[in-house]
Amino acid sequence: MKNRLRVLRAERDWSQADLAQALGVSRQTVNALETGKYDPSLPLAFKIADLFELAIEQIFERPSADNQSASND
Amino acid sequence: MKNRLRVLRAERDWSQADLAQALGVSRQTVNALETGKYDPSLPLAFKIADLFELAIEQIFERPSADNQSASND
DNA sequence: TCTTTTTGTAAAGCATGCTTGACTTAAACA
DNA sequence: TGTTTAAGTCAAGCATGCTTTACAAAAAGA
Repeated sequence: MKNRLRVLRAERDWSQADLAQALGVSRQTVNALETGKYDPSLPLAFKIADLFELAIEQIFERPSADNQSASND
Repeated sequence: MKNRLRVLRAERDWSQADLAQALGVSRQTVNALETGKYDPSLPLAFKIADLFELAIEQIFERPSADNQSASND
C-alpha cells in the first residue's frame, strides 16, 4: 500500500527522526513506512493524518482489492 | 478505538457472517472488531470503508491521543 | 578532506491482527 | 418442543507492526 509520507515530510523539511518523534514511534518505523516495508496500524494512521491535517484517504492509497476468502464456519 | 460497525451492519440487516464474507475475513474477526477486542489493520479499514461507502474517519473514532514516546537512537 | 547528519537495513523480541476449529448461549421459528 | 441461526468466546498458531541495538553508506556541511 503506497503512501505520500516522504513527500509530506519533505514539504516540511523534516528528517525521518523528526517525524518519528512527532508521531511517537521509532525512526525505523517511519523509514519502514516510507520504503513500503509494511502499513501502519489504524491508530498510527490516525496520528499521521492528524499531524498532517489530512484525511487518511489523502495520505494512503487504497490497496488493490485483494479478493481473498476466509472459510467462515 | 470505537467504531460504528454494528450500527452500519444493522442498518443493512446483515449478520456478522454476511459482513465477514463481504470483507473476506472470518466471522470471528468481525465479532472481535464489533466487541472492541482490537482494531482492524489499515488495509481492512479501507475495505470496510469501501463496502459502506464512507470515509474511514466516519466509521472509526480517533483514538484518545496516547502521548507515548519511543527512544529514537 | 574530515565530520556530522540522514537514510537504509538487519536481527531479535514482544504486541497486535487474523486464522481455524470448537463450544456455549440466546433468539427465531417450525 | 426441537431445530436452526446468530452472536460471543476461547485456544493455538501464523503473519504483521513496532521496538531496541547496531552498523553501513550516502548526503550535507565545515
